[in-house]
Amino acid sequence: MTDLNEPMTQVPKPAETARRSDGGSREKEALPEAKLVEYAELLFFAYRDFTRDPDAILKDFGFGRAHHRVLHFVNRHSGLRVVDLLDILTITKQSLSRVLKQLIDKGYIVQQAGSADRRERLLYPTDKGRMLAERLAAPQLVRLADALHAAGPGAEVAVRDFLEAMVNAEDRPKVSSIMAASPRPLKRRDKEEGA
Amino acid sequence: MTDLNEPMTQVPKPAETARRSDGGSREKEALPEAKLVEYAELLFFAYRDFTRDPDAILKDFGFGRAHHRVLHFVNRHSGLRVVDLLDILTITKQSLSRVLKQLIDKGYIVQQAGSADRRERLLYPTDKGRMLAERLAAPQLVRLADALHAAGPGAEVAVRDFLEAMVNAEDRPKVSSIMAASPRPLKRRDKEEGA
DNA sequence: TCGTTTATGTCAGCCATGTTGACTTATCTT
DNA sequence: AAGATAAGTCAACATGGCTGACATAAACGA
Repeated sequence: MTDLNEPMTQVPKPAETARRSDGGSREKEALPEAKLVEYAELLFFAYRDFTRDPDAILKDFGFGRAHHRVLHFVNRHSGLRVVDLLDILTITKQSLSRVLKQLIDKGYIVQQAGSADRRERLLYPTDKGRMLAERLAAPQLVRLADALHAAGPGAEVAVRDFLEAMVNAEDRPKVSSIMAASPRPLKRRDKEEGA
Repeated sequence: MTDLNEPMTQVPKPAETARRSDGGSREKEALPEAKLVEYAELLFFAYRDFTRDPDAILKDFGFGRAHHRVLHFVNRHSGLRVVDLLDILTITKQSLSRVLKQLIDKGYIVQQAGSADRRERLLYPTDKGRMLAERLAAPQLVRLADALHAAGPGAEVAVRDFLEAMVNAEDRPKVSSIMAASPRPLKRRDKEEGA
């Protein structure tokens, strides 16, 4: 399987947008591979440091990065369902279960059965959960604000467009709808509750 | 410790640039917290998908993301030392050891004693290692090229400045020197080899 | 009403990859 | 010769992914 002994002549299928992978200066090609590699490395370093501050705080609470992710999305999009969270995090139910249970047991998140569909367990942060979420977010938001400021006036739009385009094309609508729905309940599919 | 029962009045220490954390409309403050949160989420989603393609390929080789990181930096900065790698990845020697040994045993990386300092084990990719590294990088580079293109003409500079500023200030010189030194040996401290 | 699907939860075990701590060997430096 | 440095190793442990198998409750469709 995937023998790797041919010298990479054919372009390995890209994400989904399938353009050329550089190597033959075709089209308007502005960025040489070497430049692109630098962006890849910068993204690695940026993300590495983006997670540092909250990771340190989490340790004081006996939590890990997985807890942060769950608490963040429950806090920013309270009322979401377990299945929404699974979809956002792209992990298995069992993996989520472990950290979610700990957050519930320790009083950072509460569940509430859905009113339209009582099978659903809508997730909400407690006051304690909200406070921890904000505390974890604070250094990240400062870092982002500083970085956007450092990148100049045009950066807000450019960085946003860039990050959005980095997401798998088929997931972009989902990501947009997640971000559009702030605090309140997440985009319910379509039952009888308003819409 | 870190009791969390006070309502977050004091600004939790930022990364290192220490500005205000929003909340009191001071200074030129352009970005409200809600906007910043969206950048945090977008960065999460972008990185999530950025690692997807190579992760899938790695599985075919019995490797994980940790192997990818090691192979990448050895390939792009061949001749680096183990300590350089530790510094880049910010993991322990023991964690690195495990994946590095596997990459060496399977013939993707070779070691060579340093000529100036024979204690050092300089790391180089084999042809096989180079091919795998390129194969793993390919979909990521396509994704980056597409995203930069989608973000418009000014995005290259803005995104680069943004990502650089996201890195811890004290690590920025190091990151720059890593990226400046492409293929050839990494910045040796200062022995008798030129400089 | 009954059967199926859906949303959630759970048990059990495995794997990848991070951690700490202790210690060895080879080599360079002073 | 002594001490510092680069690298490697052993052992134990924690986190957070994974698969597979199942259980329960509620909704839905025929």
